[in-house]
Amino acid sequence: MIFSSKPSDDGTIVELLASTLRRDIAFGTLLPDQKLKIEELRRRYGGSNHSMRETLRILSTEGLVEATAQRGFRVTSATEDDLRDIQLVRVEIERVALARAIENGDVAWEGRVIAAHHALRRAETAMIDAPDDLTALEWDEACRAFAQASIAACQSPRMIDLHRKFFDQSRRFRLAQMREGKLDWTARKQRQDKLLEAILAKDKGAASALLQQDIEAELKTK
Amino acid sequence: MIFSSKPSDDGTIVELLASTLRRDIAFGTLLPDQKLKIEELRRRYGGSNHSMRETLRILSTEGLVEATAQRGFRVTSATEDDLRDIQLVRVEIERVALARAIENGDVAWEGRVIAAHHALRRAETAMIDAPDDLTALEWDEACRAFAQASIAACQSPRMIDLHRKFFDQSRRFRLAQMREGKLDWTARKQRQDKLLEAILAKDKGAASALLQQDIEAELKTK
DNA sequence: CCTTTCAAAAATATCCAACATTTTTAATTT
DNA sequence: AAATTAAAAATGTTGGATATTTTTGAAAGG
Repeated sequence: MIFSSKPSDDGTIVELLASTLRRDIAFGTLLPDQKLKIEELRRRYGGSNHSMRETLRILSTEGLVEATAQRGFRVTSATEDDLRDIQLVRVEIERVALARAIENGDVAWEGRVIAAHHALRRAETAMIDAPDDLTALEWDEACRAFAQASIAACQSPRMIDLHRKFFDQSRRFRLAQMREGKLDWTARKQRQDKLLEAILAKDKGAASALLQQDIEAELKTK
Repeated sequence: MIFSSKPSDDGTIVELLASTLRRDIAFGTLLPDQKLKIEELRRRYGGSNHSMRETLRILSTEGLVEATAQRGFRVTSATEDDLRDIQLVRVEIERVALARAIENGDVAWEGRVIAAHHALRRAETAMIDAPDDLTALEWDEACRAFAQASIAACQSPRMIDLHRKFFDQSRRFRLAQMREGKLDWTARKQRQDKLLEAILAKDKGAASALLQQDIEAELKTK
């Protein structure tokens, strides 16, 4: 068949639970430092206690959840230091990956970047019109998709994987910013357009600088 | 008490199993692409099938094991592409982290780097004398400790964590190189000494270049 | 002899229930 | 009010059981 994603996607309950929990942590349904009792979660999200344990273990290696021996799990705290750290790592990873993608990317890749940019623009205008939760979810995903598309040609599966994991860690902060109305949509549009421009012009230096600006503005500390 | 590591270290069976499996994958006791049947592992390493599943799930998010839905687990394959990818990510992460460490590190940090370097030198001479498995284990760990010490002052817990994970992924390749007698111990000594020198001189450019050389020499493709 | 088909066997993913330990909570005593 | 102790809750682990899926291997057909 033509449309075949890799089989490890989410055929299993554990993968399903993991996605659900990732989303709920991102949205703040599960708050930072909140205790995650297996029984409670089990009743709320379904699955058995083993599936839930396995899920929490996965999320803990991803940095969304913290595991302490004999004391169970809790949502990773979200201090300013955490934010800065995530920001730092994201900037460094994406800079390297983007530079490599610009070097290696072909025309088809450029097409996918343009498409993702377009989708992101649509998602942002939708957010200005109706900033409800469902729209926010789609907007957030469009952000990820654009960033992912732009580095997709870096020819490093591990970098792409790292990007996904750290983007997941940054979701909470971005959504909080958005909810508090601290996002400047016009400035965002400008940055995104200029970034796309720099990528298509294969200007690694400019793209790198714009990327950093974008991440730091999106995850403002104050 | 004075000697208290963080509680999540290895109080639990799962953590213990995880370390054991990590080591056996690094040493090639468990070969690339080898099927990991829960029952078999359970008998070999102890623990219940649930603990073993949890362990394999953790290792799969760390990249040492691959999980495929409905088809179980297997040791991550170790192709040349994998090697190059791991090499690339390690170089980029350690470069950034080392540059930051040189900026932020104080005298106490310098002391720890010198100590780690000294321990590494001792471990390498021990390897030249008696390259048995136990010595190799300690040598490998001394390599990690030196790299870890040199970036420890980067003030980014996530970078340090990433370093550990990717070093774990590179272990198999380094140990294979060593076992095949492809390591040039005198060249290694020179590189390590010059790297230490550059770090203490706070010469970020030189340190970065030497670091890259070292990683690429250690994980030679051919 | 090779390929396909189909049933048996193995392996995986999940769940339920139980037990020993450890942590947390509450009550009691000093 | 602080410390001690007992009760309650939660965690980590294990065993066994079941549905589903994949793999295996043998029989049938070309």
